[in-house]
Amino acid sequence: MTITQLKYVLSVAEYKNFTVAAEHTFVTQPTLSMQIQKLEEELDVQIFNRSKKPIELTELGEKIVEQAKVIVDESNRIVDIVHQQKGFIGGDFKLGIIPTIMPTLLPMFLNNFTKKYPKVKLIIEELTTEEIIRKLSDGHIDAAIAATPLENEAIKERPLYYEPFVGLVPQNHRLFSEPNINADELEIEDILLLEDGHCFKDSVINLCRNRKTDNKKGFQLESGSFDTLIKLAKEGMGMTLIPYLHSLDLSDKDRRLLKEFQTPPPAREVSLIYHKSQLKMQLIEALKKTIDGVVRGAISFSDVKIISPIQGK
Amino acid sequence: MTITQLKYVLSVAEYKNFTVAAEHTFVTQPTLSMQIQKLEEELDVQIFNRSKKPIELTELGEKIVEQAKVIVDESNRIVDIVHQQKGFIGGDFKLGIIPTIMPTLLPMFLNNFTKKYPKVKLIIEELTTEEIIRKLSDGHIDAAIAATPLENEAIKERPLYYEPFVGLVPQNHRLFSEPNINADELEIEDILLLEDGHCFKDSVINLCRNRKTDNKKGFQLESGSFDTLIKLAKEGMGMTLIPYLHSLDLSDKDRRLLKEFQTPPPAREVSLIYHKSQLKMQLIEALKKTIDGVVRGAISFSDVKIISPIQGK
DNA sequence: TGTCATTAATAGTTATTTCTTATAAAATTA
DNA sequence: TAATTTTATAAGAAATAACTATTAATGACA
Repeated sequence: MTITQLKYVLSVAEYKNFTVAAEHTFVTQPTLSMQIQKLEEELDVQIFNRSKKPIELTELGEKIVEQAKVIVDESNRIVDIVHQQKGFIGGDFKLGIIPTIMPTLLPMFLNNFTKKYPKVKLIIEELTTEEIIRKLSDGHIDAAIAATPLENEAIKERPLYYEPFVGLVPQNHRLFSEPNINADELEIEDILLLEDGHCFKDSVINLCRNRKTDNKKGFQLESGSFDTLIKLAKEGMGMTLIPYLHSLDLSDKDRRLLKEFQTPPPAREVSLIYHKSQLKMQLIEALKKTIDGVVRGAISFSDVKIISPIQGK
Repeated sequence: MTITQLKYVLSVAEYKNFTVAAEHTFVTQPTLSMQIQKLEEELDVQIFNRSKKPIELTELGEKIVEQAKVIVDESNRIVDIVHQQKGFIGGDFKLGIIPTIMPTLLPMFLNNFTKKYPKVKLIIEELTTEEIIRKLSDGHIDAAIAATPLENEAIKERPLYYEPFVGLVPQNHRLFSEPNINADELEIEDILLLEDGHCFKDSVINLCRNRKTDNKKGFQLESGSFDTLIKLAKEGMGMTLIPYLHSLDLSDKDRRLLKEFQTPPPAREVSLIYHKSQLKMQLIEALKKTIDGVVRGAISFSDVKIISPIQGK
C-alpha cells in the first residue's frame, strides 16, 4: 500500500469516474485502474462498485476512503511541519471568503499580505458559508473567512474582529427620528434583505424579534449586493442593515441616513476558519497576523452582542 | 515520500543505528541509507545527525519521527478496518501481563481463547507495569493486562474485574484473633512485601496508613513470588497480602489463615490496556470478550475500594 | 436493434524506482 | 596504527509504476 494509491482512491471516490479522476491526478486512466486494482487485491476487498454508473463506493470502500483521507492528510502535514520549522511561508493557499465580507475586508489586507509573503500564491474564491464548509472538508480550500460561530465540529475558528450591524434608515421611516436603533423595535417586514444564501440575511432575521418572513411588502427582492439595498432604502422602500465596514464606504450624504444600534450593538463575529486537520498551519497563522494588523486600526469593537449566522439560532 | 521510507526512518530512530535497523526491517543497510537520504533530500532537511555516535535525531527530525509514527499507525489501521469489517480475527497479537496477574488469570482464558480464535498467534510476555507502558507506546506489544488506573493519557483502559486484597495472617500475629481486617489497623512494617517493580507492592503501601518503609524488620526481602511470602508468613515472619484469585489456589490448611477485609474491601482494578492509537482493535475486543466470559464465573466483586497501583497516589 | 459515445480494463512496452552486492570511506576501539 | 564497526557510494538486477494502444463493456439514442 502506498500513499499514491490512497490518493488515487480518494480522487476516484471524489469524481466517481476513473477518467476524470485521472486528469485531476495528472496520470493516465489505466494507471489509476491498475493501481487501484492492486490495492484492492492487496487488501482483498472491493473498494468500488464498478457495476453502478456512476461508480459507487462499497460499504467497506466508504470506510477505507475515510481512513485514506486521514493518512493522506497526515502525510501532507509532514511537509507543513518542515516548512513551519524552517519558517518558510510559501506555496499555494486557497482562501474562500463570503460575499458580504469580501469587498470590504479583502482590499484591506491583500496588498499587505502579498508584499509580506511574496512566495505565497493566494487563490481567493467568493463562496457562501455552505460552500465553504463543504470545500474545507474535502480540502478544496485551505481556509476561509466567514461569519461565526458555525457550530461545526470539523472546523476550527479564529475570530478576527467583531463587526456591528449599522442601520440605514430613510427619512420617511418611522425610526428616522430616533437617535439609535433598539433591536426590539425592528420589524423584519420592514427591512430590505439580501437574497437567500447569504448568512448576513440569516443573522438579520435572527436579530429581529418577529422572525416570520411572510412577505407583506408589495415587492420581492433578490439581490446579492448591499449597494442595491442601499439605493432602494434611499428611495424610501424601507430601511436596511449593513455591516459596519460597509458603512465606511458611503458618501457623506448617505452617511446621514446611518443609524447605530444602542449599546451593546448586535454584531457579527468574523473569523478565519479552517479544517481541524490543520494543514498549512503556518500560512494560516501568517494570514491571521496580517489581517489582525490591518484590522486593528480600522475596527475594534468589543462590547457587542454576537448574532449567530445560522438560521434560527 | 512513501510509507516505506517513513518506516525506515522510524526503525533507524528506534535503534539509532542503520545496520541494526536494516536487520529489523528485513532490508540491507544501503537500502536504508539511500531511502532515508532520498526522503531527507525531498523534504530538504536533515532528519538524523550522523556525526554523533550513536546517531541522533535533529530537532526537526524529532518532529518528523513523531508525525511519521502517526502516518504509519494510521496506515496500519487500514488493514485493521478491513479485517474488522470482514469479521476476521487473526494475525500476531503481542500481549504483556504483569507478574502478579499472569499465574492466576492466564490459565483461566488461554485455552479458551486459542480454541475460539485459532488464527491468532498469541505472544505473551511477563512485564512490569513500567515496561508495559513503554512497549505499548513504541508498538512492541499490542495490548496488556495490568492494574489500573495508570493515569496515562496515551493508554486506554478497559476494566476486566476488581480483585480484592486478602490477608494471610499467621497464628502468632496480633490480627489473627480479629474476624476481619480493617485497613486502618495495618502497619506497613508488619507486612511481607514483593520486591521493587511490582505494582502490587505499591498498592499495598498505598493501602497502609503509615507509609514509611524504613525497615525495622530483622531481615530484608526481595522476592517476586507470592509463594515465598506465603511460606514466610506461615513461618510466623509477619502477615502478607495477596490478590483474591491467588488465595483460591491455597491448600485447605493454608486457607484457614486467610482473613478478608471489612467491606468495602480494598481491591485492585485489573484492566485490559492498549495504546490510544487503537491498532488491532478487533483482536482486543475478542480478547476482552473471552476474558469477560471466564472471569464472570470466578470473580465478581463490585462493592470495593480501588487502590491505585501508582506509588504515592 | 444497431450505431455511437463513454468509460473501464487489459496488453505490451518503457521509464523509473527500489533493492541488492560489492566496495569505499569514515569513525571508533583496542 | 591496525582492526573493527558503521555509513555512504557505485553499478547492476529486480520490481514497480507509468505510458500508449487497444479491447470490452455499458448506456444512450436514433
